[in-house]
Amino acid sequence: MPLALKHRWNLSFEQAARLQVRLRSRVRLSPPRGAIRRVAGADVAYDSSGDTLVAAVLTYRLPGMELEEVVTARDRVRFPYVPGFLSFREVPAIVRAARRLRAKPDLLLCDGQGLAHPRRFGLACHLGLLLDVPSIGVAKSILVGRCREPGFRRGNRSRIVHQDEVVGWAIRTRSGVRPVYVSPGHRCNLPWAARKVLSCCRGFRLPEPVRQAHLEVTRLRHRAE
DNA sequence: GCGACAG
DNA sequence: ATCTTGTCGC
Repeated sequence: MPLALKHRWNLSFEQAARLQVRLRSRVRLSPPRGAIRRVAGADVAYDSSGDTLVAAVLTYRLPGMELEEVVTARDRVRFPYVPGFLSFREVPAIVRAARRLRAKPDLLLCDGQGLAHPRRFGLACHLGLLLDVPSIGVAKSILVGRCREPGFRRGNRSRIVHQDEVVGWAIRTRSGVRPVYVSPGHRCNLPWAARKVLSCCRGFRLPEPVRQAHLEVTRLRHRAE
């Protein structure tokens, strides 16, 4: 899969923040019209020394959720972890892996925030924009904003509000389990994103593509230490 | 200045 | 994220 947009990565925090603001204007919020037949999940892991990261992107066919492709890539860590700048640390490796996909996915589920970000440009937005693929941020905790505890049952949700804006939803993807924090990445809106995340869950808290991507990078990390 | 803070 | 064992609950 070719990337639709490219830019340099060795930036100062100030330059990175300015880039986020500039790229934010390119994010689109209209959801895809047709059915989603191929959904991807991406995740990253670090080796114990912390200077290498491994990324994996897995694609599945819908509606049956059959595994189609598994691509991976290794890369050197080039950016520190600073809240609000996670994509500058993880996206390069994920892009390296994604470029090896033979077939472009119709949707990409990312481990992190989308619009629920201080400058409305989380990892999911960044990745969706560079690859020009509809994307959704599925985070395990909140970066910015506040929300009430959603109801106990699967499907229950509550708004994540930041600076008087609804930037995402806390969604119970499985009854009685901690919610996930969903926000649009690129080329989709919140209701559509929430529906897709719920439909991609297979009995676990995290949607299957991201859950399996996480297992994959964890295996890769152990296999090389 | 004091906390909060995706992975 | 990573460092780490057992343990409570369905």
